Amino acid sequence: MSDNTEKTEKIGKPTLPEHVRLRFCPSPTGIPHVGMIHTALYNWAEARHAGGTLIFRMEDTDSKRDTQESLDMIIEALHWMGIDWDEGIGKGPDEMYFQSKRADVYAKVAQQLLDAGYAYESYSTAEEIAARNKAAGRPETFGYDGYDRTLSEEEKEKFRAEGRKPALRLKMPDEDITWNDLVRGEITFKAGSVPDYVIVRPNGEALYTLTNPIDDAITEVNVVLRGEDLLPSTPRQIVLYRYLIELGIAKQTPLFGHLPYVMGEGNKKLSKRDPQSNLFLLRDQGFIREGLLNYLALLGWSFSATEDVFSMEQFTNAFDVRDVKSNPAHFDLKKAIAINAAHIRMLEPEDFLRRSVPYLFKDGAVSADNWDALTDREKTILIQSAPLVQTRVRLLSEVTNMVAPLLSIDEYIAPADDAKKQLKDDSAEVLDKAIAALSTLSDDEWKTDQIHELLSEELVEKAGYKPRNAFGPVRVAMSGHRVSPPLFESMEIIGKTISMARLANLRANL
RNA sequence: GGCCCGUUGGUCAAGUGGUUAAGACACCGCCCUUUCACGGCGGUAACAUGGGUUCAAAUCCCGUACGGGUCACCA
Repeated sequence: MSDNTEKTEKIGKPTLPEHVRLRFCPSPTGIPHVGMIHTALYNWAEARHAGGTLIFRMEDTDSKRDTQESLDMIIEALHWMGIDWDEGIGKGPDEMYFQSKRADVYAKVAQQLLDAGYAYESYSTAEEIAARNKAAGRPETFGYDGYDRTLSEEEKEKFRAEGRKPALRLKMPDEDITWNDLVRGEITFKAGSVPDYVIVRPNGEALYTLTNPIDDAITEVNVVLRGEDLLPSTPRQIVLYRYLIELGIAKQTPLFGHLPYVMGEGNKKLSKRDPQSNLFLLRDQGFIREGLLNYLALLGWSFSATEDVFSMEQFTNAFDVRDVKSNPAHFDLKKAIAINAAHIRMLEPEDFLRRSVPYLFKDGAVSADNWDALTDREKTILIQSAPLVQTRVRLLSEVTNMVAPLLSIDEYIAPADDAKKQLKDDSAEVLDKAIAALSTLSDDEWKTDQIHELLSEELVEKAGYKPRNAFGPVRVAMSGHRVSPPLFESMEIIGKTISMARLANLRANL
């Protein structure tokens, strides 16, 4: 919850409404993208911060590109990220929140706009517009020239007689359009810089330019947070809002905030080409929602001057869209991973294990994809090893390498390439001495401290090896790797029988 | 090209006229340590540029350069 003092403090930025109503309204065209989630996240955070309302709606007006599969994935992505909504899909009639089911609503408003003279019929084809621009010496990218604005009834009739159907264009006034952007401050588009634009196709289909403001108006959205790419369409929507207010359809023009892009490699917006753009790919790599959400929040906003690891609750408490920076931010996988690692460390060990199991299962290290279905032996070993691995992994996908040697009952683990360097000329001798010493321990004595004590005494003190050379080969025998969880703890977990077998087999394979 | 947005270390970023210009990630070094991490300590590294305004500018104004977006009967 916020208070009013805070709301009015931001210099040069608008005051937020008492009860904010925001929306997240993607088009179901493709896989959930990090840029899209970034926008959803800020909308959600602003709504939660202010105790407002978040609406989730689908802008599926492009039947050629929209897919059910994409819709399902977007919903799954939001669920996974922990982004919830108060009104919208699943919380009300589909006819309210799927634009594809609202053609009648848009048609009615379009007719009202036309009747009121705010919109007009446009018969010009793209070719004709381009030809006129060329003839007048205007650049081809000039855009629509307003030609049909002054068409007489006779001229329109002539076009209709040719079998043409008109698109509907909205009339832009000849004046500067200014608004106070929630993230960028005051922005002005000069008169004449925005052409009349199409709101309804000749076939009667309403376009985004019409459907988006209408739905926002009907659901009384008062804060619009969206990508910077939509900034040039804002003056058009502001004008449309004026008309909608005149017609009694909208109560007010919402506040706009244009969020910075998330950039990929180079100076390009994060695109589908960038592997980091795919939310599910990041999840497969072992990002946990807290970590990814934390990192994404940091792209364009800062939690505090000195802290950048925070919980979701801290995030929504602190977030204010008016603090968002207006310049784009690059997605830095290294920092994202570092933030994720911090969140993994903060997990309760049991939670950490439960979340790791699907990754372990995928890698073939455990017998089931969920904690409850694991064998007792697997559970026991994982519980013992959790504290050892939690500080050593940054992504859940890294857990396998850490715990697989502990879970495995293999009596020999072949040294990986990185481990071969640990094996020196004297390694055979070291292993012989280790085996001799360890064989004196009973099953009951096979404990971390006693293994440590015995090996230190026999290998380091009596035999005179440097710790590095003494324990290196033992580690390789246990794990097959140069890097592993702490050695003596690992040996206890692996148990005497298998530990001894691994030592002997590595010795035999030298 | 028109319009619009942006520019503090490699990256994210604090900074709202007076600071030795924070912090984080990455990188380097040291400590801790059986390895690797974790943790701790330290280091390298930045206000795009030119003019103004001002006693004083990263901060305000104007220009320039560079980057980006947009100019669809996509969203």
